[in-house]
Formats: sequence, structure tokens, C-alpha cells
Amino acid sequence: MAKVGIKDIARIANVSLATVSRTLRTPDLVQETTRQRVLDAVAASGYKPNRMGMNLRTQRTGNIMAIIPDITNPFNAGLIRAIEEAASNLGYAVLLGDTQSSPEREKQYVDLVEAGQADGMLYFSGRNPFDFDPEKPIAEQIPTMVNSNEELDFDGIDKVMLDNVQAGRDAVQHLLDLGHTRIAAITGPLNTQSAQSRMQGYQQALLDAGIELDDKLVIEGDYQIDSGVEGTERLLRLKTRPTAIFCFNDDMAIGAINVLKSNDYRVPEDMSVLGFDDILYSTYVRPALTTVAQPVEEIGRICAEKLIARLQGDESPPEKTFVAHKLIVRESTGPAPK
Amino acid sequence: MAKVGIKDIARIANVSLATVSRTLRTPDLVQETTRQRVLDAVAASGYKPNRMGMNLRTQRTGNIMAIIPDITNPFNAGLIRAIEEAASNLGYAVLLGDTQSSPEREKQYVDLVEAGQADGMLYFSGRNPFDFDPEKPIAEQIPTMVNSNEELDFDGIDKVMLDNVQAGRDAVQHLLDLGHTRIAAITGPLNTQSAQSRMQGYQQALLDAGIELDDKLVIEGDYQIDSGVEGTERLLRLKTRPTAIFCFNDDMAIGAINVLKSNDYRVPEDMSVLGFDDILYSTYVRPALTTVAQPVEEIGRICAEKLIARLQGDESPPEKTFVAHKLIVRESTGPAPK
DNA sequence: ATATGATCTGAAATCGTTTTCACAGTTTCG
DNA sequence: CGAAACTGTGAAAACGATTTCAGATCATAT
Repeated sequence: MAKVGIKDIARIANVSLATVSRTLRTPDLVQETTRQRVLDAVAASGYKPNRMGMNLRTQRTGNIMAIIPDITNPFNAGLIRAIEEAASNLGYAVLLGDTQSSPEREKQYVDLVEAGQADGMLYFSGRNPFDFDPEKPIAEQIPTMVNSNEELDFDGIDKVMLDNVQAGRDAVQHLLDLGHTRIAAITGPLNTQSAQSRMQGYQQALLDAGIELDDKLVIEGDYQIDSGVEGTERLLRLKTRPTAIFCFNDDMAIGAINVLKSNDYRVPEDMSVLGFDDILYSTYVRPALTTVAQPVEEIGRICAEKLIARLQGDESPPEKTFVAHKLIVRESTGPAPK
Repeated sequence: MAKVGIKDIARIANVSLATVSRTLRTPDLVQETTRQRVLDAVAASGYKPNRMGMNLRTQRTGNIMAIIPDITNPFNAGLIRAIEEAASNLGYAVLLGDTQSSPEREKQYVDLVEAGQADGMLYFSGRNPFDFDPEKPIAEQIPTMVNSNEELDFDGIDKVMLDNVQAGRDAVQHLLDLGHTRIAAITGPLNTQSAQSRMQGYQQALLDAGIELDDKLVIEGDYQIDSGVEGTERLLRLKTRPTAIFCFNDDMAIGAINVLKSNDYRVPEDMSVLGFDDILYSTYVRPALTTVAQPVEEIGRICAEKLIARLQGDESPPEKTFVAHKLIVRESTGPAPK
């Protein structure tokens, strides 16, 4: 492409570089007639200010980095869509850091932000990629960021979180209300805060109902469909089986239902299945999934807007925003069998 | 963050800026002892070269832009994942341009590339966002790009495409082989090249089998689950109903199966349903979806690798790469009912 | 001993903008 | 009427790196 730069415009419009820049950035500062001359030249030549020069001079890129474990997970995809929507409205573009949960990739993308390839980042992992000095103020040692989904173990940054303990309780309570007493859980990775919290809620609800905890009913999954499949197969081999399975996300619940049907179980008559996230497909699976909905659009929007507000000078103290979950009862849960 | 720049390193290591830069970029050019001194200073201070300065000087950003209609579509999400994987391996980061099929947003992201915010782009839409002079060589008028999914109506750029006509034929032929003669289609938007081509394949297969085309059996969808739902409802209201539905993507097929089950149709005994894409969920839907698989990983990888090769100086003539589709027969299709 | 070449390094130019500073001309106001 | 304030503009500095060019040093060949 034949590149036309600010110099060319200046020459054509017979003004200085400064005036061209001002016409584009702060039109008020330049006289009507001059401005028009510049604008004509810009229009005629199709000039677009070069972002690299602009970025360097202004010390901002207009990019935000979203660091996320796996974009093929529909929940994450929804998140990214909401983020990109909000960012786009505010004039920012989204750099995608899909890490496949690899700590190295997480670090690599954080490095990129620290090198100034993006102005700030949204961090959807619980692993701390920094080694900062806890004595000194954190804000001066790390890039501007918002943390969500998995909670980092330090304060001083904005966070957007779900009350996973309560969500876990609510899910299990729904099953208890239906008369279930042997309730299994297929969890997320237990080294994550979200899975731990949901687990905690699961245990609290059972204990409150006077039900003894049973290790065998808890199976660690990894949020992939396959681990829902394997977990359910293991549960079906137990001597005393559960009557309900609480899966820590919808994908695993879909895997669970699949196995159950293959083994001629009716859902929910013979076994109830409860999911988490409320992804689009949970409505279209048969039976439609009872699930704990996360407000994915809201989470994505708040994350992006909060980060960008910070980038634009918001200096209010970092805050932890809670978003509300909601139990959506559909067809995959029902009364406990006799 | 207390920023440490190349100047600081130079001062600490007692060398010039040039030597610091050389140590990092072309270590061979600097003497072992000096190099070590610089590296020590870098390690001690945690220096990361600033990308904005670097980008401006080298006239490259290390970003590629992926312009795609909707990241929440699982096929697109898979594509993006493959792209980001390949790009990351080659030292590039992915800027995500989710356009929600809006021409304005497409243009906006293309503008960003033209302004140098990314080095090149992957363009998964069929709408031409440029107005170039067809007389002059195209390569000089548009950014480096690879086009896929929907084909642009001009040559001179790399393309990665599926043979959608043949894929449509193969899908319909499978249904014909099962004895179906009244075969409906729920298409994608008919102003897209992919939907048109699949449609063409659909028609050819029917005509070759001596079956008359019936307008009422063709319903235009938009690749969303809901349009599969609505389309199927319309088909069920017909006086003479089809015995099979060819949906132009899996999401619509999932919607179709849903409606059919709600209306007490058995799939495939009463009605066969055929999808397109082979998304992850097509295995887990009941009945599991017969579908035309696109090699999504391969498409994403090829697109990214081709683009980056171009950016790194590959000057071979632009080429159109075809990738192979494959009919995957699962449970949602069966012999035509009597 | 001198020319030639190879190796290493630093000073300065450069990438394309934005922004500061200075200045000239004009208006406002006491 | 003169000082002060304001308006509009351009020259030059700045952002933070890479790279060109030239010079210094040292080894090698003649």
C-alpha cells in the first residue's frame, strides 16, 4: 500500500505537522478555514494516522488483553463477546490470550501487557503470574487489571466475582428439596478457587441437612465434557449410587446425561442432573438442563468497563463487585426415586 | 510500575543504547563479556523492551487481526483457538474482531489494520470492505490478508476454502441413499457465498436423482439455534411434509431436533436431521448428529500460518487452498419412513 | 612496518505521531 | 492608549526502541 503520512497531508494542505494533528485530535484549536483545508487533504488522500507512531507518543495502544483459559468453552466465549462489545463501544480493541490453562502462556501474555502491547488486562485465572514485593503498593508493580472467574490471592485490584459458596449451596438445596440425600458432585479442578468454593457450598448444604459427607460421591473433573462422562461412569459403578449429580459446569452435565441415557437411566426420573453456567446449549439438550446461571453478559461488560475506566483515570479504591447467580429449574432435576 | 528503559540498562551496564539493543536482538554481534554485563543488568532490573517503541521502529506490531462474525458460535470459537495456537507458536498475538456480522464493525476493524495496529488480518466474511482500484495491483492497495469461510469476490489474495457445493451434494446424497425423496433445507443467509454454494449442491443432488425442486422445502436460516427451531416449525405445518431436513449448520440442526422431539417425532425414525460443521456438541446431542465435518483446526492453522508466512516475506503467488470436508454418520439420519 | 580486514562499539538518525513552547497578531479592558 | 489576555500557528522536542554509519582496536598478510 502506498503509505501517506502526516507529512504528506501537511504539505498538501500547506500547514505544519502540528496543525494536521490538531485538526484530527482537537479541532477546536484550529481555525475553520485551515481545518477545512486539512480535512479536504485527508479525505482526498485517504490518510489514516499511523497507530504505531500514535501509540508511542501517547503511551497507549487502545488494546486490552483478555487472558482466558479456553475460548471453545461456551461460557468463556460469551464472556469474550460481551467484553469485545463493551470495549468496542469505548474505542478499545481486544487482544485474545487463550492460555489453555498453561501457566507459561499466562505468563507470556502478562509479559506482553507489561511490555506495553496492551494498556491493561482482564485476568480470568487464579494463578498469580507476578512476583511483586508485598511490602510496596501493588498498583505500582503490576499493570492495570481486573480479575474475574477465578480469584487471585491478593488484594489491591478490582475483582468481579460470583458468590460460589452460596451458588453451591443453592444448587444442592434444590436437590435436597426434591428429596435427594445421596448427592454426588463432579467438580472442577480442585486447585481452583471457584471449584473449592462450590465444593464448600456443597458440603455446607449437606451438613446443614444432617447428611454425612461421602468421599466416593465427589469426583474431580476438569470442566470438559469428557470428564463429565468419566465421572458419571465411575459413579454408576458404585455399590450405593447417588440419585442426583451436581456438575460444576454445563459441559460436564451434558456429558453426564449422555452416559446416563446410554445406560438406560431416565433423567430425571432415575437420576437428577444439575449443571452450572447456563450456556446456550443447556436449553436445547434433552432433558433441558437445570443449572445455576451466571450473568455472563454482565460479567464481561462490567470487567471491560471497569478496566477501561481505570485506564482513563478512575482512581477510586479497588473494589470487589459481586454478581448474582440464579438457579434455573428446567427438566433435568426431579423428585428422588424411591 | 516504575518503568526501566533501555537507557537505564545502558547506564547500569556502562554501554551504549545500541549495545543493549544488539545484546537482545543480535547477540552474536556483541562480545561475550559485554553481553554478559548487559544481560546481568537486564535480569537485575527486570527490563522488558517497550513494544511501542519497538513496533514503531521496526514497523511491525506482532499482532494479527482475526475478523469473524460471532465468537459464540462454536465453529468460530474452534477456529479462533486454532489460529491463536498457531500464531502464538510463531510469536504473534491475535486481535479479535468480533463483528456480529455488522458491515460497520467489519470496516472498523479493517481500518485498524490499515492504520497499522496489526500486521495483517484473517477475514472470515464475504463482504468486501475495500474500495480499491481494480486496474492497479491489489496487493498494493490492501493490507496483507487471508480470506476464509466466506469467499470474497476478488482475486489476488490467499484463500482457504471448503468445496461447499460438493459438501452440499454429499449431504443430500447421503439422505437420498437412505431413500428420502422429500428433503428440506434450512439454509444460512442466502446472501452469503457459503450458503449459496451448499444450496447449489443441494439442488444438483436432487436434480441428478430426478427429483423436482420444491420451494416450500427451502427455508432461509441465519445459523442461530432459533432459526432452526422456527424453520422446523414451519416445515411441520406443511401439507406434505419432508422426511429429512438438511440444516446448514449444527446449531440449527440442534434446534430442529428439539422441535421435532417436542412434537413427538422420533429422530431418525420419523424424520432425519443432518447438520454441518461437526461442532463438539454434535456428539453429545441425542440422537448424535449426522453432519458434514469441516476440519476446523486445520483451517485455522493454515490461515494463520499462511498469513504469517506472507508477513515474513513469502512472495509466492496468492493461492486458494482447499480443505476437505467429511460426512460423519451418527444417529440422527436413518431410512426414510414408509 | 604497513596495509587490509575483521571485530566490537557508540553517536546519531530514524520510525510517525502528539504536545510543548514560543511568537505573531488580534481582541479586551481598565 | 497600553497592558493583558486570547487565538492560531509552526518549530522542535519527545515517546523508546533499532539500525546505519563510522571509528577504534586488534589480528593477519604482505
